[in-house]
Amino acid sequence: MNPLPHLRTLFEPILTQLATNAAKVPDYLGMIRVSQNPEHGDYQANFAMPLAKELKKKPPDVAAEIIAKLPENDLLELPQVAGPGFINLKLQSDWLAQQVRSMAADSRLGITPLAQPKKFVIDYSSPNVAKPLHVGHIRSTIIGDALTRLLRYLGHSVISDNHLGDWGTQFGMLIHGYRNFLVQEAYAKDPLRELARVYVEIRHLIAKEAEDLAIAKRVFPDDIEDLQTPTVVQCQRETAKLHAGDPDNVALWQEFMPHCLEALHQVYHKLGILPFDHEHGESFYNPMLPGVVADMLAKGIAFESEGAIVVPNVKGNVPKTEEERKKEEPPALIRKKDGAFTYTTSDLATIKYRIEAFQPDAMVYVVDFRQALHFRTFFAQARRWGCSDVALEHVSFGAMLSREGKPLKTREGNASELLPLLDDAVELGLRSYRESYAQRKEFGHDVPELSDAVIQDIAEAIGSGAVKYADLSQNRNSDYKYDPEKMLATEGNTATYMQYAYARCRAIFRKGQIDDARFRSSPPAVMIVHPAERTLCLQLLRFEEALLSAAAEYMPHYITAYLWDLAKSLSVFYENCPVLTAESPELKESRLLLVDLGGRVMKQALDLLGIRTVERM
RNA sequence: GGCCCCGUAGCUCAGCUGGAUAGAGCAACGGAUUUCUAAUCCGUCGGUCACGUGUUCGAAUCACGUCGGGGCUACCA
Repeated sequence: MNPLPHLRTLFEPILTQLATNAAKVPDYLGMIRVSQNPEHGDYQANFAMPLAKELKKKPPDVAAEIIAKLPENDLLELPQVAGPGFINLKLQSDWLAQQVRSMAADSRLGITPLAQPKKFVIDYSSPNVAKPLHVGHIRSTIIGDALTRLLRYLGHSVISDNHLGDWGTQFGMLIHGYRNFLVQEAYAKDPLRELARVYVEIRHLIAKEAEDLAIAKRVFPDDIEDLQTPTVVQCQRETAKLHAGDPDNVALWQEFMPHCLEALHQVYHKLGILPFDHEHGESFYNPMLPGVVADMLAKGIAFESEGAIVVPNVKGNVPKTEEERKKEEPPALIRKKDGAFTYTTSDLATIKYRIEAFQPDAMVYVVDFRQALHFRTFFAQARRWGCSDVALEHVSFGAMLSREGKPLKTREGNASELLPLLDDAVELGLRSYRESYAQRKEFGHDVPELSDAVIQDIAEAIGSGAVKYADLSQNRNSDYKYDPEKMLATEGNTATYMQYAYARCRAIFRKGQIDDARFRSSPPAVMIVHPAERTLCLQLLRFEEALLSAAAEYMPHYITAYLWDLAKSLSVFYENCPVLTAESPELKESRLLLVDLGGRVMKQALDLLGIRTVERM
């Protein structure tokens, strides 16, 4: 149903016949692409120009020759040569109509089953527990969630793993706080809330101490634990005891963990994130770390240097002198000279565990671009260690910046916490709904009276959808300028626009009291009589193309770009093509099919992004 | 110092494995509605694609250099 493979199949024999170098044919076939300008057809083939060079002919002549060799087919109108040798391709409307009809009958919406499904392990979100989630955590979480949904929908097997930071200094803080600042009654009543309060109190205390040291202003709020204030020192002592296996501290850690996880899961739930298959954090891998170091030493991959155990860099070197360190990439430390292990050790233990436990084809890490160098060296070390049969991917994403373009961590206060943002978003969803309701009411439109529960549901779908879409619609490699106004927008290229387009699809069926089932079980013929219908059909058939490219490059914004085009096509269609009052019963049936299918594709595509739809809004 | 990323309309961003006149949204301005949901649609305005040189039929896209911003650079993750 995706037109592109059909087009390639049509041209492949001709190109194979003409090209002197058969190896270039796949490249040429890749030069068939969607036209940027609809005046240039639905697709355009750009291979005549390089092919002409290869054949030492004029591009327009080669283009004409290719067209002349095209076999009889019901796919294309007669192609046109334009400009320096472009071949403009326009699909026959009858072909489009037939394909859309078969797509409607397909429960998978035209997505062809995979010849070779793969098994992925995706590592995303991975926050430090016992700290409130920051807006900076949202990108990994949302992108990873979308990729998990997408790959699964295409037919791959995906194991999602949340590599929690559950063994760090924040537990020293909680333990110290528990011993000194806990209100027992409050803890008994609501441990989660009391622990959060204690955590905040400790941070405030440290911040105050740091201020007394007259350095607070120059330090990021995230890093206040790094200052050697009296409280920090005490917290570090508790952390060290925990790591050393102190029974009291370990017992407290075990007591706290469920509450920390519960807090985390509450936010995930609010965000609408799929449950993780695993949440194996640092503590899970901790017992394996000595073995990792011993094994790497035994295999000669790692060795001692300046008291630490290191693994050479990508080039196989361990820079020693000042000169070398300036020029060369650093080695990775897997054991510090004080005997403690590092994140690299933990990452190596993780990769080994995942290979043994899951035997994946690919392991994907959805992590900040700042760790690019770490992943490059870590992947190289894993390979040397024998992890060779698995594809390793660092799906990186840009920094979260303030509105002024500064790194977000310089922001102060609680403004950048995730939970308040989500609450704001839902509140905004509610306000938007009420405004829209009032306007329609005032205009004299027949507006349904919905229950508070339904309205609340709409507000939540709009709110969390807006926040996610704002992030997912941007190329993940770009830095993201954090702007609540942008995240809460409900006009233009936003989740709300998509949800609205979907709700309108459903409104037609509701208004006409029509059952949609027959448009899926035995779809009627599709008639293309208006350009808006043609555009919509073409857009529907491009669904698979959008998903495949999004998956191939781990780029969710390809899906939002598709959604935006589809939703616009639907809007223009609504504008120009009356459905329930269509001129003939056949046309009405055809349009109902388009509306139903359009809604289904919208809903499915949004679902792949983790964005909900509602039947009315 | 070395390496990596970025610089596109007033703002936020697409486009970057080279392709036709560089596209959206927001903002500004002007229109459309007794609606199958106006959270919409149509139109206008707006660009030396940071700058320079090169590669070629063709460069926002590739190469080199300059300027500006950010990041990483063995004992934090």
